Amino acid sequence: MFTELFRHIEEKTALTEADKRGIPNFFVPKRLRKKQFLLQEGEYCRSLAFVARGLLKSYTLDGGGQEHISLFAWEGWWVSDFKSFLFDEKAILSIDALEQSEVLLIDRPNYERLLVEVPAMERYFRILYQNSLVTKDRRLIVSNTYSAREKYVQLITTYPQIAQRVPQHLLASFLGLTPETVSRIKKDIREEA
Amino acid sequence: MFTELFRHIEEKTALTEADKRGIPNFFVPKRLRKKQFLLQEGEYCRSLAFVARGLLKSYTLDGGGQEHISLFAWEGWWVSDFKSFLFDEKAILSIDALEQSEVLLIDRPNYERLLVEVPAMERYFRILYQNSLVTKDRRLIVSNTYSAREKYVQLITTYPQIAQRVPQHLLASFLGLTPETVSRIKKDIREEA
DNA sequence: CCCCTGCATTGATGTGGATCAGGAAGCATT
DNA sequence: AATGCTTCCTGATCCACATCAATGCAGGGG
Repeated sequence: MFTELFRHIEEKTALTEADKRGIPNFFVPKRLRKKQFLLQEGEYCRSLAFVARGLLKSYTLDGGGQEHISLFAWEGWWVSDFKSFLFDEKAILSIDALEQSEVLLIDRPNYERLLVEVPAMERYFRILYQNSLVTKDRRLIVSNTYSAREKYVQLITTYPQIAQRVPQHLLASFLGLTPETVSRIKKDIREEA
Repeated sequence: MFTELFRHIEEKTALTEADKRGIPNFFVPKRLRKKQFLLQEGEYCRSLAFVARGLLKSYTLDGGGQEHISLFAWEGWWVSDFKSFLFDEKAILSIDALEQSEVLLIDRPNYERLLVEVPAMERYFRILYQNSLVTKDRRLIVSNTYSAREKYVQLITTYPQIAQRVPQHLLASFLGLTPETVSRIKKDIREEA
């Protein structure tokens, strides 16, 4: 279960053998079956989750109970309600599994200890967050300058695999569009070719 | 010039006197007058900028030459085209000063050296980025679930000072709305009271 | 003092994408 | 084979916000 995590860390910074022996002690593995919740809106988010296998979605519910997906997390991604985790607030996000999944959980005390006791992890998270900021910045720009069609095209060219793993109406939700709109966009593209 | 930076760092993590003597050597101060560019689209972004005094805006230009503001940066904020800075790509953002400003610049080699030589700074940036992610996440949710009016209200309640410092059509751009729409929203709110 | 440029306001009109409604195909459960 | 659930498609209508256009006003430079 930790090989995926180590691979992910070592893409960013070096780990000693001692690091590798120590790190697993900070985490708790967990299996999730399809549709099982990792977090529900209103709870307190007690841990960060690293996805070792599978696929989860993270989303808010609006007034009418409609899902608005903010993230798909598959192998190599972290998920949580970050604000709830860091500041002990109630979560506004729900997270559940789209496929049977395996995650590694780290709670707040272990997270803080890990950062202090293993400097490589402080560095890893700095780089991880740094890169995440780059992609969030891009997503924000896309979200308020692109048309519905441009958003859709941008998504499937950036993550070509995603359409195979995620049903279309969930892609629509992620893009802030309705399923009808995405269906029509696909049709238009089809008919042009 | 560095007192603002130290204040900002020490909100997040402790600095020794040795740290404080060392840190200024990694930065170059720069003054900007109103409308002066810190970065133009198409250039390579060579440094991160910490705003010690003043106010800058960071924006993209769309096909029709229209500005889409992605960030206002005032005292205590960092600005850059992060993707360009980190990955040596051409910048898609332009950054210029809305008020006469003073910034502290750190280039890539100094940034990397600083992170390694001053562990407190590795920690500072990890926490800075961690917090930025929380606010970007929130902005993304707002951006594709809120109505124009909700976006406006959310902005001025979160940053009440902003309407005093930033002209209204730039707020509109930041929110992804037209100036006309913002004007009408203000009118509606006025008339309700 | 006047003209120019930039900003805010207001009204009229247009439109991208939402909403509402219906239906068909695939798949799992019984 | 029947039942229901999920996913996707298509058409008709609607609406929030953009676009287009005109006006007023403030500040700044000659």
